[in-house]
Amino acid sequence: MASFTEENYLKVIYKLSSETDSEISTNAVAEQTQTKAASVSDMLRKLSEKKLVSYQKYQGVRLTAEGEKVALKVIRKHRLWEVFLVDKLGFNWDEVHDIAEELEHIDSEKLVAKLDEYLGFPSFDPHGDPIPDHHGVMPAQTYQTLAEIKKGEKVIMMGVSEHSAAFLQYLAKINLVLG
Amino acid sequence: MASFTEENYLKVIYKLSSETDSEISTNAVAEQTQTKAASVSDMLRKLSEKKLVSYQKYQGVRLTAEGEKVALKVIRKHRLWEVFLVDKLGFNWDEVHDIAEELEHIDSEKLVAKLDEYLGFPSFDPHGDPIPDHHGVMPAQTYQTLAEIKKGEKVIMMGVSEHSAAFLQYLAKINLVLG
DNA sequence: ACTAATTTTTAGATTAATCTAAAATTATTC
DNA sequence: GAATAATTTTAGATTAATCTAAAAATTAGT
Repeated sequence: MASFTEENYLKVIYKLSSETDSEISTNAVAEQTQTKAASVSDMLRKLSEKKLVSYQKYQGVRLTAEGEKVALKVIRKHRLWEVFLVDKLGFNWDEVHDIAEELEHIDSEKLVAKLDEYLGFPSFDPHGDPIPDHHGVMPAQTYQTLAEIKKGEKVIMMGVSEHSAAFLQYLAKINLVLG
Repeated sequence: MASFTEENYLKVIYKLSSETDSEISTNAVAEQTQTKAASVSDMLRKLSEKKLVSYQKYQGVRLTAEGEKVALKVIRKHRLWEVFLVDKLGFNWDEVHDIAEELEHIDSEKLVAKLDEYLGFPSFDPHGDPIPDHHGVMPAQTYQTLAEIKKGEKVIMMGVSEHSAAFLQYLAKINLVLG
């Protein structure tokens, strides 16, 4: 099993990979994990030995199929817990990220399955991000960015790509909400 | 803040203390935490430096007021999460302990408060154990043990002191349930 | 009240994750 | 296409939690 820390690295590599086609640099990972490049080098070697990433020294890193599977499980849990916190416990969407960062590492397949069912098998989290199903398949989403929308056009906001509490609070303040 | 591991030690010392008036021995803690006495000695010195326990070499250990506060918070979270798992997610009472062992370390005062409210401020967990309130006060409970009950007397089962999955499954099998 | 048995602590290693500083590699620029 | 800059890796330490083996302290048994 991947440790708490390994799961976080895999999650970060997944996230960075979704923004580009090429290998992810050590520095990019270091920035996201709030660690130093030296620590990242060590961890990449370790993840590579475990066959969770493919990694050649100085050449950046990619998730293997196995690594992506682990990352998607963590992301699924993170997003399901966020739905729980907002829909069931009444948290605001800008308060749930840090708590979900902890909850995402709870290790129980059965818990995830029951939570999913309890929440009504949601496809999107409170920020509009897609929730992978239990096979790791992401629901389809074909969004346009706000910059692509023509002036005067009416649209429905489906998600946000920036997740900082400050930004989310700003959106709430100007009455921009999902849906 | 106390680490995950420190919280577990405090919880174990609390539990052992509730069964006796005297100091808790290093060996007793080692047995409960599934570690060696040498590791416990180290940790007791550390917890003592943090003023979470009072500890004199070779003389056993006790929680300080501060240590008990931490222990009660962990126990409160453990038991609230057990209620959630059984009442909301539909787990059986013999399945929830290990998951709650992980959930109990999630660190968010607000989460605990909201969860408590969501569950209807329960006083007892699915095994009949009392849930401390947010000040750390345990609800009153004056149970008789089954051995004290006279033959033919009708009673209501309020709790169990043995929590192993096997024992709980046995009780379910012979139709003994709480209430 | 001694000696023997038990318990507990210390000493010294080990593992995971991190760091700083230095060395190695790759990329850039003139 | 060399020299410089930037990135990345290695080397060597550090911290938390654990272990085994040996030493020290306490408890128990005659």
